[in-house]
Amino acid sequence: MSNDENIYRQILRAIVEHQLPPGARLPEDRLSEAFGVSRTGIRKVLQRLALEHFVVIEKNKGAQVNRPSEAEASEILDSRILIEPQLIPTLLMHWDETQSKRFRAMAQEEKQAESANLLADSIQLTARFHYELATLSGNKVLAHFIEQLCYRSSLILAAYGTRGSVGCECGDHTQLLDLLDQKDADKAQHWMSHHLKHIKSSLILESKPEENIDFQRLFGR
Amino acid sequence: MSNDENIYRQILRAIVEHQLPPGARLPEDRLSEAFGVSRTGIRKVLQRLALEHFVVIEKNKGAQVNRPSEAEASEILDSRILIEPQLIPTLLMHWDETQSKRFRAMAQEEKQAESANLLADSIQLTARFHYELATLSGNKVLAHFIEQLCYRSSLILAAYGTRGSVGCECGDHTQLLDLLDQKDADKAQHWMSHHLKHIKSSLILESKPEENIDFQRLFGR
DNA sequence: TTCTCTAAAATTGTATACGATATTTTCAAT
DNA sequence: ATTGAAAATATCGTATACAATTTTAGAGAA
Repeated sequence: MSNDENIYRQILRAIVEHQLPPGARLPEDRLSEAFGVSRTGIRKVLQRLALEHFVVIEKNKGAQVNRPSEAEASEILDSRILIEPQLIPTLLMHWDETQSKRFRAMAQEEKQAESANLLADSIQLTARFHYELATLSGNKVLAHFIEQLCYRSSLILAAYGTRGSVGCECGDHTQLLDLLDQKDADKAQHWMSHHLKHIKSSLILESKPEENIDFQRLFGR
Repeated sequence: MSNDENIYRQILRAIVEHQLPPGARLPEDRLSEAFGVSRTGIRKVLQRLALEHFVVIEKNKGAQVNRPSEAEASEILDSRILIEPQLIPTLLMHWDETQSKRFRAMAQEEKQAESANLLADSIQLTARFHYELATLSGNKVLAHFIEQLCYRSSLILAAYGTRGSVGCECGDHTQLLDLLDQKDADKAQHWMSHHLKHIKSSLILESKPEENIDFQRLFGR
């Protein structure tokens, strides 16, 4: 793996795992020092992260971890609700015992990470479950998009998630695996849709009063 | 608009309009000379174009216009077939006479460009019709994804399109607008699905024998 | 203390330098 | 004429330099 790619993944991981919270600044000097490369390489990955909406770069002010707006959060979840259930029929064509075992192992890990309160692992595994499922559909273009949406969802949880609700409380992913084993496309689709809607509704999408205070409207004549 | 963004759009436009055909090399020196900026700025936009799959960057060999594989072409069209019809119900909620007129004007322009054999305009307008429609759904995240897929579709047409089939022969986009005016979601969805499938089936997805010849398999023991 | 203004430090944006790698050209030998 | 090797050229990857801008720190006045 190229060095750039390596740096990219490390920073992305830190953001997705909430080590770098929304709003955190990412000065190029410190990063270049930390990774032992010049600012050139750092700028390259920051620009990539900005394109992917994990950071925001403001001219002359550098990069900071993106704080997704409520609209963005809503749209990301809506996108997943629209696409992920639709992938299930195609995915089922590739579903066999090998896959079933693989995903059950993942779900198991997830459960353990959650009960051990390993937040970082829990976040990673939850996202991974979804996008590996998407990958199984065989459409790499869509799977990559879903992967991005899953990671952005992790960022959303950092901003709007209720404490401890990294995953979903409505049972767990093994329920979906049962339906897939039964090759019940309809029920599996319905479950996925419900699952994502549940996550969306669990977000606290309330205006954070601290930012974007419109003093003009508040106090202006 | 920032200067980088400007350069980005100009190069993207040249690629999408088939001014720069798949495989064309993009030497940083020439571009920096042409745009009057240093290689730094050029590299920035080339890296962005690479992330968006419009160009491919090979280590120490620079960038060239991407030649989408058959698999990639197929997946992009499949993604559009999956998503775009699904956007229609949401889109219809925002459909009114203003929009109808706007899109009819666009369809008209399209027809004119096509009959005048203005390939570049024709390509742009066809793509724009689709992603502006997606934008109307209100979901910017999805609309942006569709926009990218539309542009990549233009690149696909450059590689696999039958001569003169930039658009779709099955009538034209005004048919869809009629259905939208009637608020007939079902028929509009069906039309969109058919439209995209037609485009996909019109591609000549045959192995190009010139490249990737496996001499080992051919002649090796 | 609290505010404002100014100087210092930090940080970013862009160009350039230079070693490393790839490509092309040249030219001799078969 | 074709092949192959070697030099010359072109191109890329990375670090660095420097001007422009922002942020921070500090001194003085109310």
